[in-house]
Amino acid sequence: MNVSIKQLRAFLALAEYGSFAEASESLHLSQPALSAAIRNMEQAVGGKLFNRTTRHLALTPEGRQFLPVARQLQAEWDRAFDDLSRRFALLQGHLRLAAMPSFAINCLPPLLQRFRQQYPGINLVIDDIVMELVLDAVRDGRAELGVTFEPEQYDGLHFTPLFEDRFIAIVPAGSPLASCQRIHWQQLAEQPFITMNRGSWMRATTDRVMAALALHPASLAEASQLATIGRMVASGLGVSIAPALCQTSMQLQGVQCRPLEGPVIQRQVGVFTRKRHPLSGPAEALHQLLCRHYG
Amino acid sequence: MNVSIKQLRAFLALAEYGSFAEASESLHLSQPALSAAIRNMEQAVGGKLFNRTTRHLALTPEGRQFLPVARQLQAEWDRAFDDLSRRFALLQGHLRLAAMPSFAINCLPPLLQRFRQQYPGINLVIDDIVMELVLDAVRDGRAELGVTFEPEQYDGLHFTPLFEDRFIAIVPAGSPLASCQRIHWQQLAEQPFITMNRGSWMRATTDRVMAALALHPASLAEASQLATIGRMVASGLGVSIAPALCQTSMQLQGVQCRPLEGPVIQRQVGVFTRKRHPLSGPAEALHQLLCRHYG
DNA sequence: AAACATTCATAAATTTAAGCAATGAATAAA
DNA sequence: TTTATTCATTGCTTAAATTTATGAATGTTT
Repeated sequence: MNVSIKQLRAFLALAEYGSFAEASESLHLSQPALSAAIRNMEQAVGGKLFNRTTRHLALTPEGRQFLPVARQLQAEWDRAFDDLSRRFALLQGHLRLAAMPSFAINCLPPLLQRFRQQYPGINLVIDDIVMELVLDAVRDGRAELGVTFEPEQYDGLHFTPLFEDRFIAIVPAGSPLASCQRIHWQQLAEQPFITMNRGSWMRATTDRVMAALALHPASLAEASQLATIGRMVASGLGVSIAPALCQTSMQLQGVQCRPLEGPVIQRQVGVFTRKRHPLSGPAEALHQLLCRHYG
Repeated sequence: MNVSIKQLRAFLALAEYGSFAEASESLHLSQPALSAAIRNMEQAVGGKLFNRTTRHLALTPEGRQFLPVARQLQAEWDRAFDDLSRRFALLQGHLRLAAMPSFAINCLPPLLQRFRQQYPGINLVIDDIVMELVLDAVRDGRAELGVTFEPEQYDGLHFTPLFEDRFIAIVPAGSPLASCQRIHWQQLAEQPFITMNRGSWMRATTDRVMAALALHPASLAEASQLATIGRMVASGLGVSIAPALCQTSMQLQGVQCRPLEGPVIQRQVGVFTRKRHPLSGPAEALHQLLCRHYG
């Protein structure tokens, strides 16, 4: 018979503890099982490894000489399989990512495609929720990563900037503003305006800028999703603003996008992680993918 | 579950042959058994090692990366246990033997030659030291076996008698005693006498016998080695006594040996081993060789 | 010395797993 | 489509590992 890894571990435990009882306990084995393991191992190698009476237990000269070799074997064995398991752990598992819808819609798909290619076994869950909820989700550990605008404050979170986003103006194709290369806030305020619902950071920002410029746009409608606002603008109801990263999806909806100036409002978009909570393998991988893509 | 050495071998065979059928044959296993082994190993490490359809079999990237590691593990494993088995097979290893010089010179050479023939790989170390040191060496474990006279006491040691030795008289060729068939202590004491140095067991015994017979030999010289005494006697300086087992080497030195009587002093010569310390393989072998040779 | 306590070995029974033969499912080639 | 090949699955058998209970040996204590 051949020696097994179990028997090697049995040998090492027995050599370490110097007692069948203690060693077997450390191996989560009964004492007779350890007895048998050692007996079989000795038979396999063709000689005694321990001198044992009921009162004394000691390595034989051969056993003593083999001990460091056995230690080495076990260490290398464990090392090798730990590495292998770790590698696989990176390739599977699951990953929760929270992102603001605009990013989820406009930026995530191609990134996730690349991620999938690299790590096909990972079960990805995307929460596309508003900025405030993104931060909550990361803070509570419901999501390992969160992508959104950089807020005024984010206690307990770590922020890695990805790129700078700025507001753009979105107007219907037939609007008089559609002929402008660039649009100013003042011009926007003269048109029927469609805003985000109260409570959102975009709404707060819009209100603040308008107030600073002493503008009072005729608020025509409110919506909570940019896609809805996009549809409204496309159908000629009014004008609005959106993050630049929505440009592509807005244009697909048939909306005209123009740079928005006077003032230019810009904001960092980045990844949030929880402080003092190291990322899982997959999360680490996606985090790196994000940073490299925009870095 | 943990990965076993069998599974590692299965992995290696499958990677080498690229076919379950061939690999399983090389492992003396049925194809389903190999299938199960690989399946279980993959489950244990947490991911696929082979991509397999019924038509194609190939290592996954992880499997490919693990392959050299696995080879290394197997090689070291086999190497370690081959070494251990070889040692037990008495093909290698080492053995320390302590013996009193008279025995080492006169009896050991032919025995060791036979031992060498049987176990050519064993590294033999012979300590030829005086009786007291022989016992110490065995007691301390510096030598596994010790051959010497049986002393009055030997705590902690086990004694196996080999043969009975007796003192003989050694006289120069030109001595008047050389014509005697047998020599008595009284006759010896009338000649210039060469003794062992004080502190040795032989000197103590000589003194004791002489005193008991009320003899007072003219002590001409002392020496600590029998070979030296032999040379002195051979050159005609005086007479002395020696253990019978030195007869051959004494005669080679040109000394006349005669039985020594009145009284005959005899003593067991035997092998000492440490109590409660079973012998290593080689030591056991030599011990048996000694017992059989003289038994 | 005798009784005791401790520790390893052994025995019998049980649970676990390893293994095989037969069969099924998938796929490239004819 | 058919066929041949190859790996996976199933059901069953056998071997191995493990456990509980018990026995034997040997220092220690009284």
